[in-house]
Parts: sequence; C-alpha cells; structure tokens
Amino acid sequence: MATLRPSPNFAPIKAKRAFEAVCEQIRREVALGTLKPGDRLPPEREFAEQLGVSRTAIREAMRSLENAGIVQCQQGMGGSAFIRERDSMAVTQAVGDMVMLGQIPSHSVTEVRIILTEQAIRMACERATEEDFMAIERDIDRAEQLTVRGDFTRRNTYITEFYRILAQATHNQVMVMLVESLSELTRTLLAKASPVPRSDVIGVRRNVLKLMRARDADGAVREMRAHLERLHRLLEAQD
Amino acid sequence: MATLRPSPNFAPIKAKRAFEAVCEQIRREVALGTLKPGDRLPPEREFAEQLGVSRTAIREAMRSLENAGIVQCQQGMGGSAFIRERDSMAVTQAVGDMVMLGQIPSHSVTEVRIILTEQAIRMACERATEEDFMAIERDIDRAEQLTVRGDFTRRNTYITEFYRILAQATHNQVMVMLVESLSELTRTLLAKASPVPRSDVIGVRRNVLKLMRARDADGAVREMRAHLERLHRLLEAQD
Amino acid sequence: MATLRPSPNFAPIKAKRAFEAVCEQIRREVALGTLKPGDRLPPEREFAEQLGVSRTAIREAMRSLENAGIVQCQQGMGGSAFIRERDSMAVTQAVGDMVMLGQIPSHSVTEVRIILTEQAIRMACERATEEDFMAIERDIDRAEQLTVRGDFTRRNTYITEFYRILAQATHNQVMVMLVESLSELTRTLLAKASPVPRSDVIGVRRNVLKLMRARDADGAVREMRAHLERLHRLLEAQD
Amino acid sequence: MATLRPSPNFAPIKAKRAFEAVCEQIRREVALGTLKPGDRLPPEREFAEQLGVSRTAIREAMRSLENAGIVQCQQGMGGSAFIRERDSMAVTQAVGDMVMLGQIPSHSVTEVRIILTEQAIRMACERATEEDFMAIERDIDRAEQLTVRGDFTRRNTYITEFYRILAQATHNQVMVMLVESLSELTRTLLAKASPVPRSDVIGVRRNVLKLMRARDADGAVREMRAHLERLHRLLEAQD
DNA sequence: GTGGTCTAGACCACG
DNA sequence: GTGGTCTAGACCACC
Repeated sequence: MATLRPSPNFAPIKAKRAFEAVCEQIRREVALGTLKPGDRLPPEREFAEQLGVSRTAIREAMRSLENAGIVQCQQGMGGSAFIRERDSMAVTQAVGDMVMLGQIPSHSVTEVRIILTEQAIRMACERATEEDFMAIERDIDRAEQLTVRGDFTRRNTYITEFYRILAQATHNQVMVMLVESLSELTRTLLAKASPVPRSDVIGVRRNVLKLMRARDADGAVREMRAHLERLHRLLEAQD
Repeated sequence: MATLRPSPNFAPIKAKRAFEAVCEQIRREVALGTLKPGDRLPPEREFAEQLGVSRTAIREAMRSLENAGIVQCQQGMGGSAFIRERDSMAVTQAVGDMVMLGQIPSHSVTEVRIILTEQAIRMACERATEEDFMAIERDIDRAEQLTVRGDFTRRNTYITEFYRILAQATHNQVMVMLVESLSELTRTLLAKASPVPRSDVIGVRRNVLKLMRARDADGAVREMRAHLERLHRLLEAQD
Repeated sequence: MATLRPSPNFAPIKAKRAFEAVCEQIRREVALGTLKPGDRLPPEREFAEQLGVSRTAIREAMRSLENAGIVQCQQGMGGSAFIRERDSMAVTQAVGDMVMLGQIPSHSVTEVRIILTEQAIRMACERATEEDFMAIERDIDRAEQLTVRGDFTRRNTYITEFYRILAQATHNQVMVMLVESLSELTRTLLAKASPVPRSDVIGVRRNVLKLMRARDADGAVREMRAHLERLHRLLEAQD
Repeated sequence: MATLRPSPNFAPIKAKRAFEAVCEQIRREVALGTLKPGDRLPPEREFAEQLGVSRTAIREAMRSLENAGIVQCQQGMGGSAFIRERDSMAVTQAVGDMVMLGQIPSHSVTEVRIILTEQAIRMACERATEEDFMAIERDIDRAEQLTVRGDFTRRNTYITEFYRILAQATHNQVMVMLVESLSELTRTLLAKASPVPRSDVIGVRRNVLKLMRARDADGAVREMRAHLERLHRLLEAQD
C-alpha cells in the first residue's frame, strides 16, 4: 500500500532568457486583445526601459516574434514594430522545415494532404453556403481567364489560392490553415521537381465544385483524389 | 578510426543580412545531412571567427534557428548549440499561435483534431505492425502504473505521448506531426480551462487498442470519437 | 476622454536564476506540507538530475535555504539535506543584521523590545492557562537552582528561554517569534557591552509571574518595564 | 585570579567553509563602515583571485549575502555586486517564511500587526514633527491621484509605503522595520486570498493623519484599528 | 556514497 | 568587451 502522505512533486526547471520573457508578455497582450493587428509597439529604447531589459533583449524578441509571424518590423520612418494580421505562413514554414530538414519522404506529405483535402470537402459539402461556392467559382474563372491570356504569374496566384478558398467553405479556421499549408508545401515540392506539371486543372476544379454544389461529397472527393494522386505521382517518380 | 561522415563545410559570409546567411548555411548542412541531430556547433566566438561575422550575428542566427526548432541552445560547458531531433514542437507553436492569438474558437481546433485522429486510426489499422501495437500498449501500461502511484508529473508524460505513438503506427511522419500538434494544443487549452478533467482514459485507450488489433477501424474510430467529444465538451462549456 | 480599449500592460522583467527556481520549488513543497521537518531531500547529484540543473545550482539553493533556516545540510554518508524544524533564528538573524550593519542605535532595539514585551504580557494576562504559568515557573525555578550551583552556562539557557516561554502564553506564534528575536538580540548586544550585568533577575521574574497569575496586567507590565529599563541603561552608558 | 599570560586560544580548525570566511570579511567591512551602501565589490574573477579562493566560493558567499539583503547582484557591465541600502526586506522574508512554511494561522499575523501599528501611532503622536506629517500627507495625496487616474500599478506602491512612512514618524528604525514587514506580509496574504479588497483606504488614512496631528493618539488608534480589523476579516473568512 | 571544493569553458546579458 | 550565470567533471574529506 502506498504512503498516505503525498510525495513531493518536483518539476524540471527551464531557465528563461530575457528575450523569451519579452516575447511572452507580447504574446499575452495579443491573446488578451489589448494588442491588435496594426498596433504599434513602443520604440525600442522606451520599451527596453519600460521592461527593465536592454535594447538587445528587445531586438532579439522582435526577431523571434517576426519569425513567428506575429509582428512585422520596418525600418526607416518611426521604425518600431507593428502587430501583423494573422496568416498561416508560420505553419507552412514550420511544416516545411520538418519535411525539408527531417528527411521526410514527400509521399508522406501528399498522402496527408489528400486526406485533409478530402475531409475539408466533406465538411464543406455539409456547411458551405452559396456564397462560399461563388467565391470558389470566381477563383476558377479568374484562373481560367489568365491561363488563356498566358499571364502565368498572376494565374498561379489564383491556382494556389483555390485550396484556401475551398477550405474556407468549411467555416473552420484550423482546417483552412492546415489545408493551405500542405497545399503550399506540395506546390513548393512540385516546383522543385518537375518544372511543367500541366494537366486539366480548371476542368477538374469545375467538376469538383459542381459535385459539391449537388452536395455529393463522395463524388467530389473521388474526383479530387484522382486529380491529386495524378499530380503527386510526378513527385514519386523523382525519388 | 576516422569518421566516415563528411564534416560540415562552412564558407565565409558575404554581405546581405549576416544572420540570414548564417541560418542558410546551417539549414543547408542539415538538409544535406552533414549536420545531424545531436551534433554540436562550434562555440559562439570560434564560430563567429570562422565565418568572419560578429558574435551578435551568430546569436541572432541561433535565435532564429532555435525558434524554428532546428537547434537548441543550452548554458554551461558543452553549451554551444546542438542540432535538435526533429519534433513537431515548431508546428505546435505555430498552430498554437494562430489559435491563441487569432481568436480562433476552440471548437475549430477540436473538430479538426478529432477528424485527424480518426484518419490516423484508419491508416494505422491498415499498416500497423505488432511492434507498433506493443509500443502503444507499453505507453498505456506505464501511464496506468504511474496513475496508481500518484506520480502525476511523469504520468502526464505518457498520457500526452499516447497520440504520438498512436500516430506513429501510420508510418507517416506528417500525420504524426499534425496529430501530435493538435493533441498537445487541445491539452493546453483544456489545462487552462478545467482544472480536473478526469475520466477513464486508460480504459478507453485499451479498448481502442483492442479494436485496432482486430483491424476494426470503424469500431476504434467510434470509441475514440466518443471519448474525444466527451473531453472537448468541457471546453465548449467554458465559452 | 480615455480610449475604451484597455491599454497593454507590460510588467518589468526579472531574470530568474536557476537556484531561485529550485528554492521556490522546495519552499512550495514545504508550504504544501509534502515536505515536513525531518524529511530528507534527495542527494545533490540525484536531485540535480531530477530537476534538470547542475549540482552547483542545487548547492546554491541549499545555501540560500540553509540561510533562511529552512534546511540543514550534513556531511558524510547518509548526509544530504534535511528540512528543519521552524524556529525564529532566521528572524533574529535578519533583525540583527539590520542593527549591526545599519548603524541602528541600540536604544531603538530596546525601546521596541520593551513595548513588545509589554504587549505580550497584556495578551498573556487575558489568555494564559494555568499550564502556561507553570511552564514559566518551572523555567524560573531551574534558573534559580543553577544560579545557586554556579553552573552559569546552563543557567543562561533558562534565563534566555524565559521570554520565549512568557510569550508562548499569548498563544500567538508571531508574538513568540518577535519577542524571542528581540530578547535574543538585546542579550547579544549586552554581552558585547558589559560583561557583568548582574541584578535580581529571579526576583523580578517571580514578581511578574505572580502579578500575571492575578491577571494584573498593569502591575506586571510596570514591574517588567522597570527591570528592562534598568537593564538597557547599561547599554546606553556605552554609547 | 586568572593567569596574566593570555592562554593560547586554539580555535577549532574545522576548515571553515570557504564561502563563510568570505561572508564574514564582507560583513565586517560593512559593519566597520569601510563598505557603504552603493559601493561596488570587485568582479567575481578578480575578487576570487584577491582572496585566494575559487569563484564558486565567491558566488556562494554572494548568494548568502544577497539572501541576507546585504548585497545586490545585477547583470551587465558594471555588474558585480553592490552593497545595498538597508531595508526590511530580509526581515519580511524571514517572518514570511515562518508564517508560510510553519503553518502559522494568519490571524496571529494580523493581531500582532494591529498591535504594532497602534504602538507606532502612539509613539509617533509624541515625537512626530510637522515634516513627518507632511511626508505622510504627500503619500496619501499621490495614492489618491493615481487611484483616480486608474494607474493601479504605481498606486499600490504608495498604498504600500504608507505604513513605512507612518512608522518613520516614530524615529525608531526597528519599529519601522517591523511595521513594514508585517504590513507587507499581510498585504501578500490578502493578495492571495481575496482579489478585490476595496474599501475607502484614502478616507481612513486622512482621518488618522488628522487625529495624529491633533496629537489624539487614542482617536487615531481607534480609527486605524477599526480599519485594519475590517480588512483582516477578509482573511479570516477564507480559513 | 555524500557533501564540499575547485577548475575550465561556454552562454547570456548589458553597455 | 566585460562580467554574471550555468555547467560538466574532477578531487577531497568524512563517515
């Protein structure tokens, strides 16, 4: 039988560096809503004095937060740092590092990417409003127009955005974030691999949209999966 | 006997922001495999001299890489910076920032978390080896033993690790990474919300494992979904 | 008019040193009661590993806690650190340092000492049980016997303890602590000043006790004050 | 009669712990006045060499002295250790430890706190100069202004300082020290207990000050006691 | 085996 | 660049 008295419960200790404490405070204020996107942080010198740390510590904290996509520093007029609008760039970067540096085979990425996209489509089929569908349609239209015109630079913007807009029909921000990150990552991998993927992207997307509008989740998923698997096979071929 | 592994090849830095160039070099060496997890970078001073940059540049680069979860700095002798084992902490942090700072409702997180865990279970049911199952079982066993003993600090380690080990049975590193991140994030949210979640975690997990061993994906998914929904309801109650 | 949105609230940052974190943990466990007087802490080396810090950090923490009178370290096999019984030594030391190092005139000490002792006597007159009085009497008796025998070393123990036992009749631990500290401090000051104070201590104490038993607070206070003022004048003479 | 020849005074060899010897030297210099508040000690490395001990010994000594509130270490250039201004922090800490760690009921603290504050008021009524009263008034004024402005962080500084400034009117440093310590301790206890104490502190204090200026000790004491008892009841409610 | 001491080396912070 | 902080590892004295 165990002793009645609770045994002392010692937790490991992690030394906190000055800049980490600074980061923590800013993160907290952003989380609380007292700092909002567009707000400006105090000038370095003032901020340093306010927090009782050196300017170096402030600078390192800014570097860290900039990396995390939380603030944006701009030099020149009034310099200082602004709170950024949230976007999924940081997640993309983090997942990308894992794949690039961690020797993760690309089919691990594409497999999960397909699964997540499927799940997003299923969710969207249940929740999407006509407005959502129209947003998707607009994106396809523009991409098509630009393809015809041969303006591939701008076309790629819309081609890329498709998955984000699709995911937004789920009305789940986390889903949007992950789908966007994995799509972006796949795109990067493909760009490095085969310079000219070429396939009837527009047609497939129109098909998927039609099936989703008909709330035919299984059909839409089947169509999308076939397309993505075709696309991803280009990557496998390289390994 | 000399090491077979090629030694990292650092080149002097040219203009451009110094710390970025440093980052780039290290990232490259890691990607190439000349720098492996556990390897030690040269001491600050020495490294700075080697690359012909200031110590500040080295420090800022380390900050950046530490942020990305690529290196880990520690104090004291043998301090310097180590290449870290790849883990999903950076992704967790990035997703966590989005949720914490971006006013994303917690049910967006839990919904995707459930979906991903389900998909992981389905994949695992197809691919898991007996070895995978045994790893899961060992984790459950340890958690149970430590629960009985009242050593909650160490218990929580195993309780938390469960989802990672479960996901590893999919043999897909990206899946592991995402499942781990979302589980960790949910755990953090729960910890902030209700101080005493308590439920028969061990029992549920044994059940899921049994069903997976019988390759009954639908059953395992049903059991797990019920458990997670119960858990997540604690969060909804708070909003 | 002030803005509706709450302005960000940045708090100054204090770097936490490793040993402070260790101290904090031990203090917490003692406060929670999971560590009790007599308990043994893990050996330095083991403890260091458990907390993820170096042995030096543990040692510095021990130094700090030893100073605060919380633990006591022993050498040799089976050594390690023990949690100490609470006593007022630390307070005595702290007050003593203030006086010794801060150029505080000794009459500041004696003045407060008299006031506190008076207040203790008043409280005791209201609350003391017969048991308390008997404890005081026993102390006086022993001191008297040892005075007669000429065993001054042991006599001083009882002479010194008198004020603590007197204060214990207030049933207020803080009062005990302060009275004891100031008495002890005065004794030290006197010892340095005049080697032979000599006066009819025993007689005075018997008188005070008799008056207290009669619940004559005013009388007891008058008697005690007269005695202490006589005593303290020895110190004034020196300045 | 004792022998004229001084008897050889063998002190136990006992290899006094190195850091204790260092402490002793510094304490001695401070007591002698050769080291004054604000003075800087030599850098660790240099000091160690000067005294012929290791840096570890110096560090442990610093720890001990820092604990006793005698020196203060700070980072950065001009780092080293400074001799601190005398303050009652060490006493507060020592008394606080006794209460926190020794299971002393909070009403023991509050009871003595009230008694001591009363006695301080009585002493002050006899000795305070107009200058003392003005210092008290300034403190009340500032606290009131900051309350109106909603700057609670700085307000609390003045609210807390009140008792110290009040006690300084006694012109007895020991009284200042004890009143400050017990007030601070009560404040800590209250902060842990009830998040919103709120009451008309400013009004009460102005009243007390008015009565003290009229040298009406009994009145001032009555007013103050009523206020403190009201405050302390918040603590009792929790037990 | 445990505390006490010391050394060398490195990060972290400030100016 | 200086200086505080932390660490790893070693040796000693004690029981």
